[in-house]
Amino acid sequence: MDALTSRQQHILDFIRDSINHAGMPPTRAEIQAHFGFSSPNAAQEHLRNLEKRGAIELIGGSSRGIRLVDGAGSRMRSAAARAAANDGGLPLVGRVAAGSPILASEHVERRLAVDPDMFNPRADYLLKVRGMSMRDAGILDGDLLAVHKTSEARSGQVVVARINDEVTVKRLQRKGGLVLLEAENPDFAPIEVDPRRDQFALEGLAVGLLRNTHGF
Amino acid sequence: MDALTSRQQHILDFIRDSINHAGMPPTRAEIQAHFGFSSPNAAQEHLRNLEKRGAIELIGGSSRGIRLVDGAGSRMRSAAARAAANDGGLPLVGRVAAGSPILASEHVERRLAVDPDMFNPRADYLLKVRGMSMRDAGILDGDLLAVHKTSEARSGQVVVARINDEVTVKRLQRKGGLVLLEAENPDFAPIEVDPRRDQFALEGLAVGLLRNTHGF
DNA sequence: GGCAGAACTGTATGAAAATACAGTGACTTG
DNA sequence: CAAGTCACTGTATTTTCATACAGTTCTGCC
Repeated sequence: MDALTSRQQHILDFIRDSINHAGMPPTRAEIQAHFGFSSPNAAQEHLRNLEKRGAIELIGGSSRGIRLVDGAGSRMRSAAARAAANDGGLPLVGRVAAGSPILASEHVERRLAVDPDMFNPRADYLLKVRGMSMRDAGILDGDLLAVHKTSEARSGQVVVARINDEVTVKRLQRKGGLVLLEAENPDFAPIEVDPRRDQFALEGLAVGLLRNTHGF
Repeated sequence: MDALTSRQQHILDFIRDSINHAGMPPTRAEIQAHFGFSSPNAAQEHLRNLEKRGAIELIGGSSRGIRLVDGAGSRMRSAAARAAANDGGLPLVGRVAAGSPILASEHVERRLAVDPDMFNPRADYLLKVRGMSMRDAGILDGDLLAVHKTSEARSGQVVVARINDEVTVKRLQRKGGLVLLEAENPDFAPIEVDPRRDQFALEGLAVGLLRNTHGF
C-alpha cells in the first residue's frame, strides 16, 4: 500500500471522526460540505483513491457504504488491542515446525489482548490446538490453549509436550520410569514414551483455554 | 422510558448488530428485508416507536440516520468510549436471580481484562457456566462463556436463553413455531418451548469461551 | 514539452432511502 | 363495545445519495 497524500489523510480522518461521532460513515455530500468542495465528485474521487490504496472499502450502491480497512494506521484500535500489539498481550503460536523452539518468531501468528495473569500460574503463550484428541477434556480443534512454560508437571495434568520434534497436547501420566501421554478421546491410543530412548521434552502446562466460536 | 415490546427489542438488536457488523445503522429497507416485511413503513413505524420510547434518536432527512441512545441497554458507539467506561474488560456474570436483567450490577462478580473485540460479534459479558449439559460442545462446568447480547439467533447456534426466569445455555433449534433448546449431552433431554405459552427470551449468542484450569 | 497524477469544478442521472397517507386485523383496556 | 395500541400491508412521492462523464489547473517527472 502506497502512503497517503496529506489531503487523502485528511479525508480519511474525517471519515473516522464521522464514524466515531455521528455513528455512521459520511455521504459524499457531507465530505463535500466539510471540505468546501463545490462538487460531490471531488469527494467521490478521494474515496476511490483511498480504496485503491487499501485504506477503505467501498460498498457499491449503498448509502454511506464506506468501511475502514484494518491495519496500516487506518484503523481505530481499542486500548486493549493497542496494548497487545506492543507486547501487552500473549503470543499466539500456530503450527510449530520440527526442530525449532515453540516461541520462534516465525510461529507467532499474532498477539492477543489477553491478560497473562488471568491464569494461574501465569500464561506465557497461546497454542492453537489441532485435532480432536482432547475432545473429552473440552479442548476442541481450533481452540487456543493458554500455556505456562515449564518442564515441571505432575501426573494427571494436561501438558504441551514435544516428542521427536512434534508438538502435542495430552494428559501426562508417569509410570515408573516411563511417561504416558493420554488423549481424552477413546479414538486415540495413549503414547508411551521412554525418555531414555525417545526424544522427549515438556514444553509447558495447560493453564487455560480460549475459544472463539467464529474462529481466530 | 417505557419497557420495549419483544418485537421492538428485536428491531433494536438488529440496529445494534448492524452498527457493530456493517459499521453503519441499517436503512428502512434493510430492516424490512431482515424481518420479511412487505412494506418499508413497518420498519418506519418501529423506528418512530423506538424513538418515542427513548431507545434511539432519528436524524431526519438523513440516510441511515439512526443513533442509539446511551443507557437503557444500548451500547456506546466508539470503542474508545467503551474502553474508558469499562476499563477495557468484560463483566463476569455469575448466578442470575429470577426476574432481574442479566447485567444487573448485583450479578457482576468482577471484571476480567479481556478484549471484547477479540470475539466476533463482539462479546458483551462473560457468563459462568454451571453444570455439564453442554459437555459435548466443549463447554464445561465453571467455564466462562463469552456472550454477545442479542435476541437474534439462528438454528444451530449456542445461545443464552431465559425460560420462566431461569437462565440457561443451550443449542437453539427452531421447529415451526416452536423453539427447541438442546443440550449437548445425552444425559439431558431437550427442552421444548412454545413462545406463545412459555415465558421465553433470548439473552444472547455464545461467541467464545474462556477456561482457567485452576478456576476463576 | 508532453504526460501522469492529484485535486478539483460543473452537470447529470438513476437508484437508494426517507417518509407520508390510507388501510387491515388482532389484542387489550376502560 | 368502542377506543387505543401493536404490528403490520400497499402505494406513492420526494429527497438524498452514489456515481458517471467532461473539463480545468497545478505540480513533479523523464
